[in-house]
Amino acid sequence: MAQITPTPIRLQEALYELMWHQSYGRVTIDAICERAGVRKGSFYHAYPDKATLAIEAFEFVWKNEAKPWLDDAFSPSEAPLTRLANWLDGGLQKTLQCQQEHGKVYGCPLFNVGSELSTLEPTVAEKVVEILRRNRRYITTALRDAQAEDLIEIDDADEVARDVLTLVEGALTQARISNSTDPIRRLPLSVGRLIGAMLPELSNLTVS
Amino acid sequence: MAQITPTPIRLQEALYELMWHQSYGRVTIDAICERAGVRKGSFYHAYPDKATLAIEAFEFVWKNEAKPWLDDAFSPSEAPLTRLANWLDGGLQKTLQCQQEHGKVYGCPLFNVGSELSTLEPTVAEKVVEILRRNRRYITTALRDAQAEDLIEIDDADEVARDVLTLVEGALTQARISNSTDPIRRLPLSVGRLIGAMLPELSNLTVS
DNA sequence: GCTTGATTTGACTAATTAGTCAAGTAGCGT
DNA sequence: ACGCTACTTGACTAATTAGTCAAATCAAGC
Repeated sequence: MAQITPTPIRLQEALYELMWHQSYGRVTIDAICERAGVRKGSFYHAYPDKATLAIEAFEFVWKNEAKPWLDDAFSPSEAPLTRLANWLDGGLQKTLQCQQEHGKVYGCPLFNVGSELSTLEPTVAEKVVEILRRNRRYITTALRDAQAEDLIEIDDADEVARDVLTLVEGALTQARISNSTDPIRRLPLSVGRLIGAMLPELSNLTVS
Repeated sequence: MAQITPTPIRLQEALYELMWHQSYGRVTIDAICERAGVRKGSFYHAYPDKATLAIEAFEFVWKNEAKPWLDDAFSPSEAPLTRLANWLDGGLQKTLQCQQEHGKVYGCPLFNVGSELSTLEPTVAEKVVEILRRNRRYITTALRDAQAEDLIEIDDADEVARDVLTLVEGALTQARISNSTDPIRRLPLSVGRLIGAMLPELSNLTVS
């Protein structure tokens, strides 16, 4: 059987998807293996436990999905506030697509799993904190630029970036809990209110 | 053995505390029973399953803790923005006390458990949504009053109230994940920024 | 083709867990 | 004191689950 993807990667993808759609605690080693198409012995050959796998899974998804996406959405080639609008709209589009596919709004795995595990698996929680911090940097940079271009009036860009991220993550969690995209749809207005500026409308040239 | 508190209540309190401090999924029926000082047979006599107990537990805590506290913090006898400041400060105080006692910041059980269970136990998630809605009403009312007294300038008080609650819940979750009170400490400023007004400082007449 | 090391497999154990149930006990009205 | 009901108990089963391991298989260099 020629496995195209190496076992560790398959396990990472399996756990990531499962814990995002369900919860970290609910996912058994057996379930991970089944989804990855791998026997349990292989799991324990690759990883000592679920937490270690989870940490690598988060890092893997960051590198291969989140970062490229954020690099694009927050590209300095765009106006600062447009970057924020890009980001929020991209998140909404991903959510809508996921909803159409699975009939469910899943929110942000970082926040879901992070809050579930903060008291139980500190190492995983720490990784979540780290990746959230990486996310914040994009926002901070955009806000600094907006500030420099007199598009917004704020004291400390990084502090406001924290608030923006908190609001967005909070909305994603609300969306998950209520299984509705409404909290996400409202984000451009809400974030605009928070930073004291209207985010630009995006011209809907959705090249598919 | 004269049980002062009836068994169902003991079970509710046990599950509430355990799932708040750990997670819903991690808490076993045995653990609930042990904490409640009750045998497993009694559990199943009182409740058909953990989810049903969780729903009653949330309702119990709402009625006996959350509601009285909110009624006080949001008392119309205070100025609208003072109510918000009361609420945020009260939350911080509770968190600090809890931190001192347990060495851990636990955030808001509604959000934690809600996001954990939205895909797994819809009935529990629905109860969470319901109680979050009750919370929002307090904010909406305060914002309407603030609007009427020209303290803030907003379009739709209920919409902004959503944002405020989202921001606060997001901050509580951040606090839990990072095991830090910082996100909560910053809330008065952040909420102020969101509604476009400075929240009043509270005179620290901490009675008791 | 052979050897060596890495990986995979499936069958295994031990522990945990949800849920059941008949027998016992406490409380309450009469 | 009696009997009825509601509750409690502890011992039980069946199922799930994490984790182990020797044997089998694969892959790569020589």
